[in-house]
Amino acid sequence: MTQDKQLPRPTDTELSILTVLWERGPSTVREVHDELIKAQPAGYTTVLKMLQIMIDKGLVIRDESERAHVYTARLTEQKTQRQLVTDLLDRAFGGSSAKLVMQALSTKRATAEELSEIRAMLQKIGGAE
Amino acid sequence: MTQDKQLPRPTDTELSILTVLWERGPSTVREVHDELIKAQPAGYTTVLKMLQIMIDKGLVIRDESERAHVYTARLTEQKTQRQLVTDLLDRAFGGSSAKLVMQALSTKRATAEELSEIRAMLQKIGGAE
DNA sequence: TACTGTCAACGAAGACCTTCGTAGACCAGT
DNA sequence: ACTGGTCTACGAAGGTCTTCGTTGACAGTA
Repeated sequence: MTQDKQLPRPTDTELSILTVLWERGPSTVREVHDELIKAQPAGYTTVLKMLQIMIDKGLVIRDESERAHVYTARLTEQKTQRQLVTDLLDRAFGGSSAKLVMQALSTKRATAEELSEIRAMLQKIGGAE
Repeated sequence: MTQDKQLPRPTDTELSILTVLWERGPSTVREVHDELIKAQPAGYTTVLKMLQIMIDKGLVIRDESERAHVYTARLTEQKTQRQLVTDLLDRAFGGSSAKLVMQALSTKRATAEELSEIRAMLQKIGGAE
C-alpha cells in the first residue's frame, strides 16, 4: 500500500536534480545547487523553482521545520529507474524487454563483472535452457 | 559516413508517428492518420503539422513528387531504439548498461525464447566465464 | 538600530509541444 | 464553369518546461 504510482515521468532537468538527491540524501536547495553546478551551469533560483514544481508533482517531499527547507526524493532511484524502463519499453519497444536488453548490451559494452551479474540474473529468472 | 547522429530525441507523439512509418513503410499523411486513430484520437491536420515539424527536425524525409507527399522515417527503428537506450542510459543509469538490463529483466518478464536469445547474445559478447 | 547575506515565494518571459481552424491549390465529375 | 472532396500550408491558441529578476522575511553582526 505504498502508493508509488502515477507520478509523472521526470523531465531531464528534474532527473538531474533527483540524481543529486539520491546521491546526497535529503538536501537543501543550496546543497543541491552546489552539487549541480559541478556538472552544468544553473542559477540558484532556478533550482529552487524546479524543486517547488517537483513538490507539486509529487516527485519530492520536503521538511520545512528549518529555515532552509530540506528536500527528499519521493521514490528511490531503483523505483524511478524501473518506471523509466517500463515507460520506454511501452513507447518504443512494443513492450518487448528482450529487444531493449539486446540494444542495451550491443550499445554500450558492460564490464566482465557486470556481464556475470547479468548471467546470474538470467539463471535466477528462467532456470530453463 | 551515414550521417546518422544529432537528431533530436523524438517526443511521445513523434514516436507514435514514427512507429506507424516503420510498420507501413513510406506513407502519406492520410495513411499515417488512418493508422494512428486506431489507437488514439488524432485530427488530420494535427498529424500533418507534426510531420511537417518532423521534417524540420530531420526525423523524417518526404517525397513531394505526388500531390500527396510521401513521408519516410529517416532512421530505422533499430537505430532510434539504440539512440533512446543510450540516452536513457546516460540520463538515469550513470551509463551502466548492466543496471538497465537488470531493471528490464526484472520488470517485465521475457518469454523463455527471448531469454535464450539473450543468453546467446551474452555468449557472443563476453566469451569469458 | 542599520547593514549584509541567505532564504522562500512569486511572476513573467521565452522556448517548445500539440492541437486545430482556416485558407488556398488542385482535381475530379457534373 | 461550378461543386465537393482532398491536399498542403499557415498561424494562433493553450499547455508545459526552464530560466531568472525581484520582493519580502529572517538572522547575524557591527
